[in-house]
Amino acid sequence: VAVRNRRVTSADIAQATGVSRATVSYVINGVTTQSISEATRARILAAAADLGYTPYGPAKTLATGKSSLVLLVLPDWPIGYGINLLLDELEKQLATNGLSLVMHRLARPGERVADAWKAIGPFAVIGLGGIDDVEAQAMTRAGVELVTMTLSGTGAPAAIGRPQIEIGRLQARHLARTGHSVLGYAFPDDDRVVAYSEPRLEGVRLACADLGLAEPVVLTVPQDAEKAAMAVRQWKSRGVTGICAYNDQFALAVLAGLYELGMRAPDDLAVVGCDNDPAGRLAAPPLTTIDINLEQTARRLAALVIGAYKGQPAPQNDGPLASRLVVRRSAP
Amino acid sequence: VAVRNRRVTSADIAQATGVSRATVSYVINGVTTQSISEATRARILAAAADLGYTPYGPAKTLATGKSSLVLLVLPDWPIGYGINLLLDELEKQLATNGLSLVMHRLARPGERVADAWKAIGPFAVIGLGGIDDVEAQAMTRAGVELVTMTLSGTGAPAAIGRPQIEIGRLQARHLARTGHSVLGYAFPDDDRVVAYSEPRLEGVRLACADLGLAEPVVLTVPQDAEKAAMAVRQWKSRGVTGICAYNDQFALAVLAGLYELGMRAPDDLAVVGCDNDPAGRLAAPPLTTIDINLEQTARRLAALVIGAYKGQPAPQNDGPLASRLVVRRSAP
DNA sequence: GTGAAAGCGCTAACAT
DNA sequence: ATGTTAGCGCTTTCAC
Repeated sequence: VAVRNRRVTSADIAQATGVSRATVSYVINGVTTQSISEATRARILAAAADLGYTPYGPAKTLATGKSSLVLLVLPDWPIGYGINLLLDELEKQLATNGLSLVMHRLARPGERVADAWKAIGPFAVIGLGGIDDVEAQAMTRAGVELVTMTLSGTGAPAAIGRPQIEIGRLQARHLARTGHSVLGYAFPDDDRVVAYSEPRLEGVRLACADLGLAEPVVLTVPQDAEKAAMAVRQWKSRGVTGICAYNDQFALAVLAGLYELGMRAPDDLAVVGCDNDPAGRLAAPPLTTIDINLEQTARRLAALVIGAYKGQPAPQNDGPLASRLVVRRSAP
Repeated sequence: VAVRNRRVTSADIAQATGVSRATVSYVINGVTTQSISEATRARILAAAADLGYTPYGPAKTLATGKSSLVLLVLPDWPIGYGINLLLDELEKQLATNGLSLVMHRLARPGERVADAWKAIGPFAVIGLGGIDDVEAQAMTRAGVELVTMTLSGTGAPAAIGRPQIEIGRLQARHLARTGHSVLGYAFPDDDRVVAYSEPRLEGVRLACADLGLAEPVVLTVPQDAEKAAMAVRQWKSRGVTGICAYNDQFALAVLAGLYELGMRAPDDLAVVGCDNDPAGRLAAPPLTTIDINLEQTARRLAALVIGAYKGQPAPQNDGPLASRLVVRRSAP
């Protein structure tokens, strides 16, 4: 068994079996519009297995002009556990339609997706954020379908949205309903997520105004127990009794700050997070949070891509994605 | 501005500028072995921008026979925050060498990576687990470089390893050193990670044997406070005072179990996790853990891939990756 | 039922 | 300094 340098091509297997490359292609791809005698089919399959043949994606993509890859672009902020739900569902949906999901993470803030999608030449790109108009146009021009998540709930044709403002509203309303009248907001110390943190905070503000409560006391909370403790102290000194946090990570920081000071939720400060992170379920006390239903999100995203793949017409707009309050002991 | 169906190709820009496709290629790729007059260079670049030209990856890959993509295969178990460090570093290292990192997650247990890597035709595949010998061979035969992480610290030529057994050892030694003589092990309720959980537990066993301690009391701990509380009760009833957990997730579950029972670490039970997950830092109390240095891991992985890309000779074996104890209050 | 041939978009000798 | 040409591996129409 000599070491082979050259890639095994369909021509090799054509030669080995004494048929043409066209026939090989038909068999390998199980083309139904072309009848092939059982004998040659078997011979070809055997030779393929024997030689260890592997179709070469780029050549196939070039020839057909259509890739079976879908590129999911992940933003440059940290990936949390929630992403797993999204990926599982997306992968499953796409796979059953013959599409493969690959991901690319924007590592440096402001990095262009360009290098990745150009090299891949995917059928579609799913953007979770971090794709600007210039790039969006370039993709469309290059014939790549673009499906994005928008923040508002409206946007480009193939876009689905989750109104971030609703998240803040849900948080604030829950606290108001359970007797809190002076709220605080735990703002993230991470510039990369302002596109999310601002509208969420705005939702809290609006809810407070609606319900006749005071303006929320906004404090930036680092991922650090001692610094979070300082924030807690400030909130307490200003009469705050309930905190809406940007997400569960920062809610956990508030919990840690309380713990530092020998206090505890919900007695000293009620706190509600967002994302329904598994770590929140195991926190002390378990965290009240907002579930953003990533599976539904994935299904919608997949539907848009698959629709385009099958050449289906205009994507029906199913309206904005829903978020849901999950009550646990940190804000009962 | 009419809608264009056809992809803009280098031929279009050659025609527009009245030069040959070769010249266009030279300019677009900034080939230095070929001198191009400043005038034509400028004209070509202008036309490219004007027409919105985007090089088509698959065609380039086919022509050169070498892809600039590196595929990172993620195992089918949940991705944690730790992955961010790995990705950041890997992405950075590869990008500075002209390589793009893309990821594919094995969504269904037992899913073959095949579909993904065949469609992509990457230069290299980095396997974090879940790639069996059959697939490894197929890749190698297809001319794809394969770099893997092994569990033992030894393995295939282009492999780096972290002895999982060391993690258990570090956990147990720390507890023994701080006065605990009856240890418990929080075993994950997730079959997908047995390849990791077994050797980690084995490390605890070996350390106990070495130090003359009793066999560790192994209990399966679900990610659920109440069920974890039952485990805590059992441990307490069997005289256990210190717990080594499979990872921080399960350590958090133990902490939650303690909290359920009105107990707390480290007084009632000391607990040591693994992974240095940010959620552990914010736990109550902050979690003692093992840092597995994912940045170093990423650098090693990247070095192997980049070495192969540059056609460098045999990869020097830098030995196994080191893990490090991080002491916090859950097991001081 | 099978083969011949053209072509997908790009690169890289080699010629000029 | 620029053009010609021959592929890379695969698909697909059309002819046999």
